[in-house]
Amino acid sequence: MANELAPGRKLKTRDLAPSDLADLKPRSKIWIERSGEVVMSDWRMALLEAIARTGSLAKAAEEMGVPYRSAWQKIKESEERLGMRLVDTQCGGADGGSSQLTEAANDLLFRYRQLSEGISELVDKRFRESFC
Amino acid sequence: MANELAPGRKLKTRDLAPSDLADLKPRSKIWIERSGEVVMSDWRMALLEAIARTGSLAKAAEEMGVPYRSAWQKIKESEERLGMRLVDTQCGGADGGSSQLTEAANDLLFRYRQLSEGISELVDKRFRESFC
DNA sequence: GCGCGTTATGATACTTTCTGCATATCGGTG
DNA sequence: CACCGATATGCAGAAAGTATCATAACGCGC
Repeated sequence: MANELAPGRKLKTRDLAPSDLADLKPRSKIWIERSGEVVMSDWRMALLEAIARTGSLAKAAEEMGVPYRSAWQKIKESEERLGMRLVDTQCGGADGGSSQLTEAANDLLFRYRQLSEGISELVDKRFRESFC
Repeated sequence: MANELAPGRKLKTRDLAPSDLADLKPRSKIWIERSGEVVMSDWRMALLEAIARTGSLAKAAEEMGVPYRSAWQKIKESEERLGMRLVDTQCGGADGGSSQLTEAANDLLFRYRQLSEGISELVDKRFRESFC
């Protein structure tokens, strides 16, 4: 159980169990910044997609498992940082309101999907080559 | 300057300036986890390399621009999570003490470099293809 | 016009992480 | 043995990011 060290030196902290590098997992993340601030990421993409799918920011937030407040804030952040509208919102009305993506948002999503596609898989492959 | 919206609907917030998607920058990050906790990353790699280069955790921390406390903590974290020694430390002595990487750390660094090499460049390339 | 569901937004609390400071220990050297 | 410089570690406070709560506005239908 104890790790062997150079003779004559004793451990200051408890010995650590030797590991076979098992169950290590590679992780990767990409995003897009403007002036050092995030404007698009996998999470934000998922949120935008949920908005497109449900037609509602409130429903999208619930789908994503985050408070409406947070979802709204993230959208506003991206919009301000990009200097463009991503969501076209309708406040009030029969159903209370609705949200849909702007053309700019759809364009951005399309480009971002191209950018991010397969990156995670590549890292996984690299990991298998280097660590297995 | 103002974004055009569907006629008859007025903006709730100030109009946003249209953007040409200029000066967007792709960013990427990879790391390795065990049980959902970080054990290696670019930052940790740089720290380990600084330790190897300087032979001292204190000097490495200064080189990295972080307090000794933080550097030490990160090393301990990785060691505990991995279940192996990464740094072989000498406390006291003529020069006050020293630190050097274990074989396990060198092995891990070697593998991690292989894993991470060129990922950032690939993302840059992808970005140019998708956004330019 | 009242209710309902949604967008919009401020204020506050909470969580997690990082930083700063303080203190102890270690072990050669003068 | 006292000193020095480095490791080792606790703890309180700062800072950043997120969640919670509360409230207002909106606009259609009954």
